[in-house]
Order: sequence, then C-alpha cells, then structure tokens
Amino acid sequence: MAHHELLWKEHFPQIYNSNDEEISRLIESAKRVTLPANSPVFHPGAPCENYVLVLSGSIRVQLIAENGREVVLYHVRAGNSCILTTSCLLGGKGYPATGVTENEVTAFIIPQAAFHRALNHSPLFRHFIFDNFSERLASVIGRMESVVFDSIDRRLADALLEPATKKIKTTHQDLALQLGTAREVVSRHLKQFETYGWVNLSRGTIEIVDALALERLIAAGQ
Amino acid sequence: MAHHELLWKEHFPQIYNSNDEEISRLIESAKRVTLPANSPVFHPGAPCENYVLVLSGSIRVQLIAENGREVVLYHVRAGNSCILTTSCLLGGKGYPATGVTENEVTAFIIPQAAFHRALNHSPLFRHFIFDNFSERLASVIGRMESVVFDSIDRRLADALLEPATKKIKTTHQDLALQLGTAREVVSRHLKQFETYGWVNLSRGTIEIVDALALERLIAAGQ
DNA sequence: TCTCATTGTGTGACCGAGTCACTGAAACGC
DNA sequence: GCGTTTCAGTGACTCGGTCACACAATGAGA
Repeated sequence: MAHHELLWKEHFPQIYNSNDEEISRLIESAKRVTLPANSPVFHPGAPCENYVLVLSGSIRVQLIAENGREVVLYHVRAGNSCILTTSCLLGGKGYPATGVTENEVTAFIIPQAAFHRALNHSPLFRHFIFDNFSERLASVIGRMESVVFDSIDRRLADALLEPATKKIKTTHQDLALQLGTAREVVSRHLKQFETYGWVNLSRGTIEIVDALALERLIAAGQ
Repeated sequence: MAHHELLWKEHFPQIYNSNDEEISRLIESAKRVTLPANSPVFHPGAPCENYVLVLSGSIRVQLIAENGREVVLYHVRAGNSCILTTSCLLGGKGYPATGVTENEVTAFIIPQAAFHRALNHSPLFRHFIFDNFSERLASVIGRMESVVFDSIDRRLADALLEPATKKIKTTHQDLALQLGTAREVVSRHLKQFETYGWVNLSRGTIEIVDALALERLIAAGQ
C-alpha cells in the first residue's frame, strides 16, 4: 500500500475504503500540500477551486471587521474538511469568512471536478461531507448562542478550560480575538480571576490554579 | 397532472422534473400539512423524523436563552427547505435551535426514509439540498457578523428596511427578538429615529418617512 | 551587557447597550 | 364604559467596548 493511501486510512477512516472505486479515484486525484503557520487559506469573497482535507495542524475560520475585531467561527483540525469550502463549491458563492493556518498544516487538496464526481457517485464520501457540514452548522450556531447570550466571564472561563492544559501559552490579544471582544476586556477579567486565585498570570502564559472555580462559573446561572 | 404535482412544479421548480423517477417517488411519499401561526415546529434537542419543504407562510428559526432573550437565525419561506432538519437527519443529532411558524404555514413533509432515498439516488434533489444548505450556512455566518460587529442603530435600520413597506406592522418587542436585544433598547433607538424625522411611531406600527437616511446609516462607517 | 525597539499588559475615562423597576397609554373583550 | 391585557417610554444602574495612555518584559544588535 502506498504511503499516500496509508495517510488516508489513518486520517479519514470514514471515507477510506479500498473496495470503493470512486474513493480510489478521489484519492488518486488528491495532492498533498504543506502550508506554513499563519498563512491565509482563503478570504471573504474569494472563489474556491479546491476541496481541502486537513491531515495535521489546524485552520482557524473567522470573521474580521474593518476595525480589526475578529470572532472565531470554528477550527478545522486533522480529519476534518473545510466545510466552508464545501459550501462554496456547492453553492458557487464566494467565501463568507477568512481562513488562516494556526500552525504548519499539511492537507490533501482535491480539484473541484474530482470532488463533484465523488460526491455524485460515492455514498460514503457524501455521508462524510454531510456529516461534516451538519456538525459545522451546529457548532457555528452554538458559537452564536454563546456570543449573544453568555457573559464574557463565562466565555473566557470556557476558552481557558478548552485546551485542557494547566499552563496555557497565549496572549490576551489572542483570547480576545477568539471571543470576538477587545484585549482590555480580557485583561480585566483575567485580572479578576487572578485576584480570586483562580489563575496565575505572566507575560504570554496563563496558569490555571482552580479549574473547578472556572467550571462553576460556566455552569452558574443555567 | 394532479393538484399535488402542480404545487411541486410551482414551488420547487428546481427539483420538479417529471422525468426523474426518484423525484416522482419523493413527491408521492410527501404529505401536505397545515400548521397554525405561532406554533412550534421543533425545539432544541428534539430528534427529527420528517423533512420539511415550505409551500406558504414562514418558519422562524431562532435561539432562545433561559432569560427569554432571543435571536433569529433565519427564516424558512416558501420554496425553502428547513435546513436544520436536513442537518439533523444527516448528522443524526438533535436540533440546536427552535423553530416557530410566524403565520399559517403549509408544507410538504417527507418521511426520513424517502428523504434519504432521494438524496442517494437523485442528483437533482441532492443539488437542491446542498444549495439550501450552503445558503443557510452563509446567512447564519452573515448574521453572526452583524450581531458581533454592527451597532444596534445599523442593525435596527436594516431590520426596518427589510420588509420593503412604508408602514411596518410590528411591535418593539418583536424587533428586539429579531435582533437579539432588549425591547427598551429598540424603543430608545426608534425614538431617536423619530426625533430625527426618519420614522413615525404609533402603537403597533412603524412608518418609514426617510428610508434614505436609514440606508445612509447602514452604509456609514464601512 | 547595555540599549532600543517590539510586543504584551495594566488602567482610567468615557460611551453604547442590556437590565431592572417602574409608569402610563392604547386596544380589546365583555 | 370598565377592567384587563398588551405596548411603549423612562431613569438608574451595570457590563462590555473604545480610546489613549503608561509601563513591563523580551529579544536582537551593537
């Protein structure tokens, strides 16, 4: 078995199936590419020509306002497809958001024609696409919910617990962009958390001291 | 041609095709239903068993917080399918939002099995579904953008111009829910608009006097 | 190792938006 | 015509976002 196919088997078990003729064709037409960290993948209004399946690293999909404020919609990680790309390919419209690599990303890219062919002929592939699609839609809606209804404290606590590590290497600015708020706001709330003894702050890192308190905060009031 | 089929031809020309065997089967399995105004169609967490295609009236899909605040995600109008239903059927998860009829709605409902069959066998139907899906995703993302980045003035002006009528019959409360804000906030801004001479207010109706000014407001600052 | 530029963080003043607790006014049902 | 219900207006207050800073940590070069 070629190295190429091994990668498919490992990262996309849902669609890898050596007995499916169409999947084989799809795999053959895929190219493997590597993108450096912090490089743009797509931007609003751009047409899209290739379908992307991420093997390693992650792509951040976000909205960016004229004044520089941002909100993250979701992350495309290993084993995911970039569903906005799907949407664009299918709907024929430009991207409604921006995509940036967060670190070095390796991915398969599949030309539009091969994508459509597989979509039309392989139930397996179709299922994979639909699954991804519905998951993304749900996650975007979920984010909308938290943006509109949840307080900054809660959302910040949530963002802090997400990485599942005690020492988080990030800047207040980054967190602010994640949440779609301003850096100062994040700084202030983190300072609060520090005075409560929930975290320790130092330049570039946040150490979580009392994860339970953060969880309680998230759970509170619902 | 049966009355039933005429309705399909009229409302869903993209999928109506008398030559497509699968479409015919789909149409046969559809039931026509009527829902009264302001009745729930689905709610968060509920599983979904039927696929819905709206013939007349509209369904409002929205998020509702515990404290009663709401945001509208999108409207399903005549000729649309409820894409969240699609998402649930495909992803097998519960609904992430709430659906309510805004007025009397007539619709075709299609059992899950027939839906899946058509999806697997009819390229035409598949295309219709995908199209709807990608459009919805884009519109939800668009709404996210306006919720996060736009001021209430702008969003309110936008909501006022949307119906394309001079006299809008609605309450401040309704507008607030639309925008995901509070009634008082809408009242205050409308009052502002009135003092500027842009609108006339009276109980239950808003009359737009200076649509141009509203448009200028929306365009301003971008 | 000293210096300077860069990048990250802290803070106060201010404004817009959301919440709370009301009052008052219009419409509707007998 | 009267009482109830639904809409709208208002002031005080809190929270989040913006602006304009000061200051601290880091790292690259001289």
